Amino acid sequence: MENFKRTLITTALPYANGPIHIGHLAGVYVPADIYARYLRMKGEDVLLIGGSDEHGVPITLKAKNEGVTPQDIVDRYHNIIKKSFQDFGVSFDVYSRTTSETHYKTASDFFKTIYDKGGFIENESDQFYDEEAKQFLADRYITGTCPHCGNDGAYGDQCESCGTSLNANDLINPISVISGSVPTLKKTKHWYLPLDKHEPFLKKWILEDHKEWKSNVYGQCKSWLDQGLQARAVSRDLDWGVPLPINGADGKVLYVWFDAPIGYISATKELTPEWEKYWKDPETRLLHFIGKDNIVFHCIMFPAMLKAEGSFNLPDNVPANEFLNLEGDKISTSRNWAVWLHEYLEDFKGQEDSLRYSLCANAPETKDNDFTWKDFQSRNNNELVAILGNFVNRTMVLTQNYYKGKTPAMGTVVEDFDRESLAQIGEIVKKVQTSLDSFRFREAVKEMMTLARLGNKYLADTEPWKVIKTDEERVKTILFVSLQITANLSILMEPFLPFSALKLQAMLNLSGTNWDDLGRTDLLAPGHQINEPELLFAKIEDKEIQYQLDKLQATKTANQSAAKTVEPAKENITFDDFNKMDIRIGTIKSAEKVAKTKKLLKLEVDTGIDKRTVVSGIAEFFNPEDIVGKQVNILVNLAPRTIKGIESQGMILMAQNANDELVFIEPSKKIKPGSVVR
RNA sequence: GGCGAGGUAGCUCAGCUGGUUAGAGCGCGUGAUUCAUAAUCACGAGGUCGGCGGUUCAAGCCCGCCUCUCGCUACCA
Repeated sequence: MENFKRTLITTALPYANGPIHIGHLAGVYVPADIYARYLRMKGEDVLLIGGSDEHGVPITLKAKNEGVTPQDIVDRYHNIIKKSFQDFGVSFDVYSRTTSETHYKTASDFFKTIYDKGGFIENESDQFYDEEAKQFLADRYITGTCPHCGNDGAYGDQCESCGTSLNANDLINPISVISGSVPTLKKTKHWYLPLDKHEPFLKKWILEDHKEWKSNVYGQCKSWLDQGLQARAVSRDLDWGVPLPINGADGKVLYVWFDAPIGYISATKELTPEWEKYWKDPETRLLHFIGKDNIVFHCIMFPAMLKAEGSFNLPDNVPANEFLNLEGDKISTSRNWAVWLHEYLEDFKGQEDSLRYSLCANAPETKDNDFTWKDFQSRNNNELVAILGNFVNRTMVLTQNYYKGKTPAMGTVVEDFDRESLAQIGEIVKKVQTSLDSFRFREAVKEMMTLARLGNKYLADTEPWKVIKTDEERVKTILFVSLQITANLSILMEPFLPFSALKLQAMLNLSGTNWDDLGRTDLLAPGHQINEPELLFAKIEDKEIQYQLDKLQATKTANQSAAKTVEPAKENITFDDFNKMDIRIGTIKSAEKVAKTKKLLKLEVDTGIDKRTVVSGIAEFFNPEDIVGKQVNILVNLAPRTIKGIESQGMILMAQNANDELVFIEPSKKIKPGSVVR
């Protein structure tokens, strides 16, 4: 590793439209906190930066739905998030937010600097505009009929019924969410960051100079760079965000992807007047802890921004994690499929470390992982309680029983096994360090546990409870060694299990230790008085786990019944409207998959009128050979459209259920092709 | 379809630039033990390293094809 004088650690800014869940923790905050604590214990100069990301359209929408201001929304979640992080022991040096004054100033200045250097390009385009509300409409602010599934409540960026992502221009009968009026297209000007111009630099910087990055990170970057970068808009028409600090940009704010990472800088500024030292001195090491959804922003876009600005360091590493699933399903804020941190802290009071341990030991470092309550329970009961807590307790209790809590002096008889056991402490410490230095937290925490295992084995092999009957001197040595292992453990576990480490240190009457003390075999001097033992970890009972599982099951049931709700009926139409559609019974004569697509089948259909080609997006549900001969409903007078180079003449009518599964609508008995459906 | 990341014991994962009988933790079985929150310690069973082919004296590791999972992306009239 290069020699850096200090380290600046940033953690992905959680979006302030919901609380923190275990996915955030396992992917970002637990590893970042462990790393920060580790460096601090080594006496290094390190800052751990966090904050809430509070701009962007989803927040304005949520505010609108609830009839409150965006500021109300972000205040609510910022406070929940901040408190839960604090209670969970994430040791932020600062936890700020992107609605702070400092941030507005920092972000505008940042934009202005690049602007003045000519680092942006300007471009005009057509966007939907609400004449009544006199504002441009973000995609999320437009609803209409989904061109795919016909759902009336589709949003301009995505149809929540069929899940397709859309462009606002695709919507049929677009309507403004704000006023209910029909929006018009209007020209608007925006500024773009020409990522393509930074591409050569990024290619060299990542693909050649940072081959040591994690394979998932490196691969993702390579994928993006190989596809070629395009200019990306840094501004948008919205009244929630950091206003563009230039003339002629009224009603325009910084796009949230642009302002959010600058939040790291703003937060540092709020923390210390020496912030520039942490951001601009090349002897500072910059690290971004993020989840995999953020790789492109932190490896491509933010570095391009920093480079365009010109005076900042670029990240030295971006240890991104994959995703954590929950009981086999994707975690989802909107579907309430999550273990919320603030709820966990309520349900498992005083057991912060149990969750920290479980999430770290099962962190999604190389691939997506699954969190199950059963695994959580078994890690707590079989590892924290049975191995770590138990060893500590055994040592403490024996010391109390035999010596009233006074550390014995090492006896005169010292065996090789004692020396070997003590020597192994240092070996284990080294391994933990190596793992932490390379961001392998799962490996590190596992190695930390081997120190407790070593302790248990030492006791089992030396059997002081037997020896006490025959050789009291020998027992002094045994407990001396056990106590030194315990003391080392209390230091080694601190980055991972800070609450329990403090508790143990208090029990041992040990304070003022740091990482360099690890490996010492005289941490507790002979005669040193230790306190009455308490249990370090509590067992988690089956009923507590069952309670959590029931809670999740309730969510699942609620989601399913929500999915069952039927789409509301569309507006009335006249018989003439209906009559315009010419629906016939046709027979599929042949079917084949359209090359290079996942969903498309090319069908030859005998409509009775003629034989024609129809392209249909049903390949995920039917094999071509299985549907030949099937009678189908076909809309024959739909204007032809070319898809993937094939002219599609008509549309096969399908029924779609809430799971998006498609089924044919067949006549109940064979009928002549060309028969009219009405 | 393209790109990226994965597919190693029941579960969660290690396996460095290819080199002798493929490892760990949990779970399971047997034994030992009682200081300890029935915790601990030892031993053991269990793997065609996703599949097929190839390169090599030698492949979990390299190459080709296929397959499954996750993500990004194109396609859905």
